[in-house]
Amino acid sequence: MSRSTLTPVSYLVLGWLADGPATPYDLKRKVAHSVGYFWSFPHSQLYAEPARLVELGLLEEEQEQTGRHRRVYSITETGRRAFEDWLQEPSSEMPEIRDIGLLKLFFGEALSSESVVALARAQEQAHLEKLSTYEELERTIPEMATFGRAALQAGFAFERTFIEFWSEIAAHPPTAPGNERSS
Amino acid sequence: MSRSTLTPVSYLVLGWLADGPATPYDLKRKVAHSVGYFWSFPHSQLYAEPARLVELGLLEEEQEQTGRHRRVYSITETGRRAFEDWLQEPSSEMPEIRDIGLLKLFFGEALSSESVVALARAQEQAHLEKLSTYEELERTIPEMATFGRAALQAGFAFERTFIEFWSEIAAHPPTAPGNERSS
DNA sequence: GGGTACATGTAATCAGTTACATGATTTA
DNA sequence: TAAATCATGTAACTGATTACATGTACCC
Repeated sequence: MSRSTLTPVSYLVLGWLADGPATPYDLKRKVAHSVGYFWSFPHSQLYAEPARLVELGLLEEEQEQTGRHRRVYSITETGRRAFEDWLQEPSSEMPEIRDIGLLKLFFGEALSSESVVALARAQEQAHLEKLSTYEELERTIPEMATFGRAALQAGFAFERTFIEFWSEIAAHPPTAPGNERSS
Repeated sequence: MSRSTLTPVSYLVLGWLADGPATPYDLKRKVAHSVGYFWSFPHSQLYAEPARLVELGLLEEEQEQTGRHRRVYSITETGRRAFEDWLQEPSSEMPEIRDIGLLKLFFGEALSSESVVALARAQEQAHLEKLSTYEELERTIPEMATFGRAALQAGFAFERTFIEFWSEIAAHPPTAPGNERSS
């Protein structure tokens, strides 16, 4: 029964195709300016995944007869139901943090205060930039769908939280016992 | 040159072994009560990964001669240097959010307000529970290392942010145009 | 008409997960 | 001593990434 497991990317593809047929490249563009910001993956997956979904009967594939002979995918009724069932079910699955910076901080016992501060500043900076990206997004895509906008708010909150966290670390770096500088 | 890429899990293993030799099972236990909370993976990886690191010369493997003949891994000088180099470099890599709940919210156009609220409540609940876990952790492991404690603060901040986000969504669910209830 | 950027795709590899499986210890 | 639980490990699979590769359109 291994063929029956749909991953988040499966639903992501189904979700976009629920709005109408598209080629992998269409999907790539749509994703790039939306969910791609908080759930990214290489475009090759947008070629592989629809193929899998066709085998499961959730999508239909059609070759363009003209020009580039691109593959156009559309959702089947089965696919639409699978998507809606998934969407409907209030999931309790939790995201994991999986943050390289935090991992380094966790092992920071061995680091000098300066290094910890450098790490914190680098992270703060990166989060600031991501926050700018989100703000830019909000400004430049005024027609963004209501729900896209809602998800974007989570992005704001997320980045702001980490900016504050790292800024606090930079201001007061934790000190390993035996590693203190004479203050 | 594919064998030369170290993943976060590689560094995680190196980081623990930098403190002294351990078996995969030791690692499993250590991880379970620390980084595992924000970066989890099945224990099988803690058998596979050290083997890979041995091939790279970053670890050494020794079989116990007595009892269970378990494999004991210790870090080599090369390994220690690789770990410290990684640790030292202030990384700007950013975590991704990759949140199933947000993904559903993003596609929520098609949902009724009730369903959106149900989703938000489920997510809020899950984050509340995770927050409790963290608080419990802090209470029950008073000897936690300074840096573990610091990373834990990020966990608190993260959970609180999402609790607030979802609670806000539950209170004021976004409404798709054409989907409003007559209020 | 040559370069450059965008568009479109495939093949190979691998990290990570799932599933299975058995050995040792404790407890009832 | 049976059962349950903890400890320890392996094999197979596959989703996801990396790397490669070529086509088309536009611009100078």
